[in-house]
Amino acid sequence: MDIRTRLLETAEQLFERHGFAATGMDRLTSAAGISSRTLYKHVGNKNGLIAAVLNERDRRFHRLVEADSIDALFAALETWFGQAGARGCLFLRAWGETGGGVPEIAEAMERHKQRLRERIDAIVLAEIGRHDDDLVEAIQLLFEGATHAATYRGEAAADAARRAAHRLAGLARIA
Amino acid sequence: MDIRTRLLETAEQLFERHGFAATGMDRLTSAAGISSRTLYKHVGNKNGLIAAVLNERDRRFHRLVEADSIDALFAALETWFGQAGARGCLFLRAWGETGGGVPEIAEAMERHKQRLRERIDAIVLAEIGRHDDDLVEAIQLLFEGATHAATYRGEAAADAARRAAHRLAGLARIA
DNA sequence: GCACATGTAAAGTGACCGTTTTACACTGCC
DNA sequence: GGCAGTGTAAAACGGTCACTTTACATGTGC
Repeated sequence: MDIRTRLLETAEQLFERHGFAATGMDRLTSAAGISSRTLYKHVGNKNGLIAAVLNERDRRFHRLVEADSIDALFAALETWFGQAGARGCLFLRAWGETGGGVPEIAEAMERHKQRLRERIDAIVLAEIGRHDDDLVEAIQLLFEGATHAATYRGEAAADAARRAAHRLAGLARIA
Repeated sequence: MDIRTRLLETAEQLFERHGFAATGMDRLTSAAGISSRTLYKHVGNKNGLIAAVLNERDRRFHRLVEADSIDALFAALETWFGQAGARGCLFLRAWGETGGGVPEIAEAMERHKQRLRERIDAIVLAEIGRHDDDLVEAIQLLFEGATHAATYRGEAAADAARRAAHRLAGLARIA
């Protein structure tokens, strides 16, 4: 496996499981089996590593969530929980741990949320045949809520969100 | 002001703004104007301090959210954003930063979420005249979603969640 | 055959971490 | 008068932090 890929995958797992600040660079290099010199050549510094991990995660997330229906969207979320665990949104966690003061991290989060919104917009168009900002926003809130509620309620949160989204889409359809 | 109160308020602000790991005990004692010896006599250690901050926040939160209607619930959330800022759920953030491995913190989070659910259950009973677990869960998801979406969408997230909750309650009323 | 890029191992940088210790001052109560 | 309780300031504890440096091993391309 490519060194950079191995580094980013290892880092993502450790960040996800233990948090960003609590994951030291030494633990990371020994877990990934690379030297610290190599790590710094690849990502510059710790914030660069965090941003790289987030951007890679964003790519993977949006490859999974290429859904074109509400059902598929929340099924993808449930799949995601199974693969990556349910410990809240890693973008929000990174933003929070760094106090929101690291531009590259803040930008990664904004981009991720914006892309999610666009995906949901496309789904709403497919489901009810027109744009509906209120419905898009509601579904994004349910998605966000499920992401976080899953930490204490388990994967079932995705299904509850799916059902609520369906009810709202039904209302929008006849409005 | 009472020393313990001053300590917890200062700690809550710093934790909220910079994260838990990034807030050192030295910065905390000097910000609160107390000695580190006094701090450790009061809360034992850093995890004890975090748990104390969370439990105090839970009390304050539930004093604010004594709403008995959907409107009042989300109005309270908007008030909360104005008072405490919108940086995501501090309970989830603490749980995530500590890897979920600190019992006193995990318990504080569970208790907080359970109490929120009970509050929403009472609101649903008042709004539609009977218990409805699906509606309770949906509203909690919207509440959770607004809490986190507010970090990148601003306080308006609370209003969007309020409107979606109303639509769902309307459906449940005629079902 | 030699420069060059890319990797390793390992020690070292100063700063900061959470926590404890030492020594001292002020209060209120029996 | 004396003692317990509660606070302070300041230094010290060993450990870990992010990051750099030094020295050396590769394979690849011209």
